[in-house]
Amino acid sequence: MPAQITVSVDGAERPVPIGTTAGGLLIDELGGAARGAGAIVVARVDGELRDLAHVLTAGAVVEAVTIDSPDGLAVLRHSTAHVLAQAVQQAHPDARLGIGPPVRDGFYYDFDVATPFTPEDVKALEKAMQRIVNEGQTFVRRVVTDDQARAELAAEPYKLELIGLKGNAADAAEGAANEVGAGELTIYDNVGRDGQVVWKDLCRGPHLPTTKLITNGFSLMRTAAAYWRGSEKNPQLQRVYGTAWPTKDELRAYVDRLAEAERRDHRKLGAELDLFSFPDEIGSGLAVFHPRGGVIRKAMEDYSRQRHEESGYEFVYSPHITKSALFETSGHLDWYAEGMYPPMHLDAELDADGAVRKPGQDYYLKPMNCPFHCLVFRARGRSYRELPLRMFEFGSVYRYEKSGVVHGLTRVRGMTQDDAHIYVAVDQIESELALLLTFVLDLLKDYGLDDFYLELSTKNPDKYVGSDEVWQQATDTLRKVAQDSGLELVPDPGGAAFYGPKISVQARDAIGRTWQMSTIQLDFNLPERFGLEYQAADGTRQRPVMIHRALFGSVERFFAVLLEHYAGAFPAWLAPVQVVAIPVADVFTDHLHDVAARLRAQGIRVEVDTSDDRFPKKIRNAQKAKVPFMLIAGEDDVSKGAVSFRYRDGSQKNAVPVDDAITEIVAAVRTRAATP
RNA sequence: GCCGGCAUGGCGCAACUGGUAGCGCACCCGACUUGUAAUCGGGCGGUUAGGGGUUCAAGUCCCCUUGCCGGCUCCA
Repeated sequence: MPAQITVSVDGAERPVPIGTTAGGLLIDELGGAARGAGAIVVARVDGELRDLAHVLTAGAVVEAVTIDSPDGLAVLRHSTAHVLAQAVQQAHPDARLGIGPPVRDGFYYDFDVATPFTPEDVKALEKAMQRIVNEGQTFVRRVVTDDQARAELAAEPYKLELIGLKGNAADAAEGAANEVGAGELTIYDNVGRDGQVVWKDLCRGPHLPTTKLITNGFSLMRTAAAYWRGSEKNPQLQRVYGTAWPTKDELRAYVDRLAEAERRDHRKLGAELDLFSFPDEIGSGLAVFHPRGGVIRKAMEDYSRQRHEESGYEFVYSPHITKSALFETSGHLDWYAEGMYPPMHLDAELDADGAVRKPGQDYYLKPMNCPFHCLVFRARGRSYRELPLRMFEFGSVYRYEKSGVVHGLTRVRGMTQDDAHIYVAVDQIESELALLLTFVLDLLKDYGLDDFYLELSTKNPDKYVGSDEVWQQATDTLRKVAQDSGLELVPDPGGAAFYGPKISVQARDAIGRTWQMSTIQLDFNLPERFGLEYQAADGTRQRPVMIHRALFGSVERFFAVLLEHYAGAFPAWLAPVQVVAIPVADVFTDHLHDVAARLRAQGIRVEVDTSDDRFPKKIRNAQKAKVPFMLIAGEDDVSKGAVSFRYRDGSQKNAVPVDDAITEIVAAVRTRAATP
């Protein structure tokens, strides 16, 4: 009888023979699934993820990890990345390996190859991967010494570099921790059915027991270049992105989700619904809003102004350009110059010999509004009685974003921030922040976003200004305010800008994507640089703290987020055309003109479709334009002084008295109802 | 900024290995008027992003510029 040890599964102690593996226990003994939806792919042993082949030691606490759990999916994707790498090296023996970690919804693997992969290459790689999967290769872990690893991987320069970085893998590159952990080095061998090692990779693991578990739920998605270890100073490798799921059905569902995101793409909807465009003549990242987009934007801005007014903000205005002196004072030219449009040099005068008689001035387009607001603060002496002093501006700013990052309305070179700067005394920070966070969340909810979490960015100990005490107090205050909101709070240690900590509000949209929306940022630096002061109750001069706060981020970006969130079907209060009135035949148009006039008198945006199109075509047009209300009138309606609704979802309500119809529409707009 | 791909009338697309631009929608004109997602007919519209080159001949091949797309880096 073999010697026994005791291990613990699901909180229960259990004797097992020495040499029992995690898989032997969980699958063979306890009958866990080896295949299919709930397949056990690895085990968590004493809190660490281990291969199923891991041999248990006495006292081990063992837990099954199934393929459909977050950890299980990551293992599946990581193993699939290995299969990809094997396929690449089969087809391109000179390809050198970078790193290949799992990422959200999938994985990637970086390769150094002479020529980038073509779409045909990718197709061929997918086929080759399927062959490897079907072959049922096993993943076998093997501990090696540094020297052994160097010998075996002599042909893999990137892997050798990672071996040298062992223990600092987290610093080495995003994902590199998958190759080398802090402890011992391991190599994973892929073993074919004949027992021969067909491929191997330096890897920390764990992995699936066999490639069979990958089934056919994977797909290669795209290729792109990526810098080795994420630095633009390093060579570029070819990155292949893929996705992997426990089943083909889940893969299909994922592909459908991507298609849904594509249908909602604000760049596509913006063109289809005639909202905005980016004429080449203007330049990259510079948008024009068309009338329909303009109406939406105006409705967004009007409501924002109204709410700011109600909440004690004062409205200021500042110019788009300024002499360089302002940005010298603010420090922007020291640490942000490369993000700014280059200066216009004006007013220089030369004498007849070409020598400078008058030196001239550099003018810059503004990348930020805050320095201007500081000048407003400084325009006269300030009293503690004025604080908190809340300045608001829809301020247009220009930033020279790198050409490769410009993206639709979400990353532009010219944008309008709904920017506010609030000047407070130190002892007002907490109450003002609490007020502010409530204000921000309430307003976002009014626009239809209601699923939030917060991120708290705290001091980077290597780079900051201001005293430790004020940082500590401000950070504690931000944290307290965030916690009091009851929302999930995600820490972002070291993520703060040098001049102060911040909270950012992340919002999830209708299909679960998260967007960074508002930021609330404390600033100890600018008040200092501008020498801002107020006179306190005791007669002393004190320095205010400044709070930066953009709620939409930028109007353009928020517009894009809402457009995608609603898939173009804006709630009635934001819809560019709120009502389209459609006569069944020409003789009924007068009736609809009367109704339209009454709606218009209530501020409703209404059109009567008097075009030559036939009735069903008019319905189709209004439907495609995502108009919330269609009002239809035929003989039945006119004779009763009524009108019929067709809503955006296709439902109908017939023969509604005109007064009732008007009341319903006006109410939906006034209350900013989410539907229709 | 870097790597790769792309660029044909307002939009979506077509034009074999280079042989001299075509379709649908939209738009304009006309006819028709029919109760819930496409009535019929006619017409306008492109020096194929811009510039340069190869060739007897370039939308198709080469170079540069601009813009777009996907990543990388960046997002104070």
